[in-house]
Amino acid sequence: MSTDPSLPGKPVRVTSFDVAERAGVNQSTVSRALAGSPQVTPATRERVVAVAKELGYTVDHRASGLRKGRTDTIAVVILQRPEDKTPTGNPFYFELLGSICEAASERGLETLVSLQSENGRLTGDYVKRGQADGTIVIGSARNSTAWGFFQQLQRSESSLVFWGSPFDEARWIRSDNVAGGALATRHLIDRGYRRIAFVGPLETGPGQFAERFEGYCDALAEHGLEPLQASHYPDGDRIAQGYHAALELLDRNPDIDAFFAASDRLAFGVLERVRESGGDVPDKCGIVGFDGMSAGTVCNPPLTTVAPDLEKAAKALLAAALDDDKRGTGRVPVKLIERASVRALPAGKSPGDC
Amino acid sequence: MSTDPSLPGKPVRVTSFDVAERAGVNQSTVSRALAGSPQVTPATRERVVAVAKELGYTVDHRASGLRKGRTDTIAVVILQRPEDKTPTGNPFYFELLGSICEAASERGLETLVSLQSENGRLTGDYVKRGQADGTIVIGSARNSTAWGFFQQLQRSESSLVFWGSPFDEARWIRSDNVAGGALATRHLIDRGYRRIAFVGPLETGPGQFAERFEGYCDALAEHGLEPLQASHYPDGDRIAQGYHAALELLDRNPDIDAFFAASDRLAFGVLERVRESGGDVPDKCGIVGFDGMSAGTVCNPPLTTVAPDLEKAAKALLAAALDDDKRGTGRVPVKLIERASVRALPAGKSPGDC
DNA sequence: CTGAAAGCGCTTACAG
DNA sequence: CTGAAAGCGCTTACAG
Repeated sequence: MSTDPSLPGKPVRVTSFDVAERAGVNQSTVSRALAGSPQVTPATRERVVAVAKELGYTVDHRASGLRKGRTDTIAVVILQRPEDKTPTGNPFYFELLGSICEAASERGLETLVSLQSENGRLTGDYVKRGQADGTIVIGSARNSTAWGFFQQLQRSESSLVFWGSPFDEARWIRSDNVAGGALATRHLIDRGYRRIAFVGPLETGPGQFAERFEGYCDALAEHGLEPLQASHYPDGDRIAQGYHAALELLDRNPDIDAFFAASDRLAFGVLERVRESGGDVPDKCGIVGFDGMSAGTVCNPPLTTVAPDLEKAAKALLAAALDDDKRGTGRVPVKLIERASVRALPAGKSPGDC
Repeated sequence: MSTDPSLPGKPVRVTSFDVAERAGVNQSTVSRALAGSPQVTPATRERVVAVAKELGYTVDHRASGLRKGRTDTIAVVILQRPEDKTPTGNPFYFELLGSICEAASERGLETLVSLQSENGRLTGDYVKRGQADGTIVIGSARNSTAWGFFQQLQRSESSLVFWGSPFDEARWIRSDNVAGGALATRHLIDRGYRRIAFVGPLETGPGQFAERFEGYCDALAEHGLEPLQASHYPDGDRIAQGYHAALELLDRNPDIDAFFAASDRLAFGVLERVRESGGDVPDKCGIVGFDGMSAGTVCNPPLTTVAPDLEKAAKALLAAALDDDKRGTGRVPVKLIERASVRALPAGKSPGDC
């Protein structure tokens, strides 16, 4: 009984009935007062609030959610490669997650997080299960089974939104990848680099890397320059892939003087290889990454990179997931973060004149 | 009515009653069958399961939780400094969060994540609100207001566990910091470094840094060496603090040949300063960090560091939060991750003989 | 403005 | 082994 809180064992739950009794009002009045309903007298509200505080009462989220038909929480599933152990998974997604939590909190929502990798254990029906009002799916483009699963699920489960999905149906939010690729490439061209290679496996088909590559090609074409790519990427993580791509590219094209890597982690691998082969970054060789990862501040030299606006990304994802946004697809603007892996603008030049 | 799913507007929720009707059994039988109760015939169970699948039925988590008096979710609050914007917050906590999510998932629990920094908006009563069965608090030791809040809250709200709390009351899990500090320091001594400085502000009083410092002093004492610390740390992030500490220390003690930094981010700052002043890492100057952050693999040279076992940390935190573990406090073992910021063992030497 | 009552969708004694 | 019923703790029409 909630009338004897001194009972040993499990703590007794204080309910709105307890508050009602103590405040001398009906339970429904307690509910209204605490919900801030305008149809309750300030005087009663104050009394109820005081008693609630005294008793340490808080509305039970399950009960109110059940009754209201809402959950006031957003689910975020982060896809990982089965072979990635968590701490080594891509930190970029945790940075995005952070922004989502913040945006959710600002809208008065809680955030439920699910890390998923194993194919037998994929789930996305948080809405149906009454655990969330919408679901955001982000994460590694490399877990194609998982993406297939969610592509399928998306047909029956609405209020599912994707960040960087490798398919165009469904609702999604993405970086403005084409603009970002062009931005990075023009930045290199402006600084006098001419033989600029692209690093990023494209065989996954349409996707973010392909879009970044497109922007890269566009910018090169503007200046009559030729694209240049690696022919092969090993398995393994992005850093290893970047390393090997740079190895191969430099081997076959010793005249390369810059790299645009489709992600920061690829860029870290490129940087490692360039340094190893005695290349001088940024003077003889420029490098630009993509993602704006905070780890880019600690490498040597710090990595110049293209970063999506995570705050806007988070807001757009929430809006799409909660069905505010009818269209449900959108591009997030990117900006260039200048660090030190690209040399300064030649004296007397301004961006754009080459 | 759930009898007309073709109605436009909000999607109709399929309930256990719908399944029951279709399967020709009572609603309670549906519940039992889906819960895997042994007291339901295999034949009925199969029928129920089939119908549930056909109708796309899933148990409503709010309703079952309300009835069962559980939530099957764990809340994780991540404390940040008010001045830290999310993406720059300490990535270590996201790595720990990842491990917690994984451990939770293995126990069949969902994970609710809350990023908190502003003093007016601190909350930790997820259990009381029926949103979680336990709460784990991790995050920046520097938000002292927040820690004060939770120290207070912990007295009324049980099932609150802390990672690295700056106070000893309450339940907590921590790295074995003293052992870790000694481990790092002995590693440097074994490799021939003799003038080893400690980097890490201690003025926050008892806490993880102080424990690491203790281990550092222990190891030095074993070899008759003198401790050495910076006298002052600026405001700003850990990287800046590490940078300025190294600056001051090197200025006043040009003979320093190694640094043990109480966190990886401090170490990044130290590394930056040493490099800038022309120091040769690792040959003339060794550096060891603490945390095992993945960013340590991309700095140059990659950072040797002491890492807590995150998997064990996550499991211990869960156990303590869910009240399995009566004691509620514990130390997580640490290990040394050798990378390249410390030189190799002198020829003919083995660890321990100096 | 407040109260009495129904009902959100389950689980679990209680019967049989 | 299955069914009928109560009840978890709320919110919200419905009366007054």
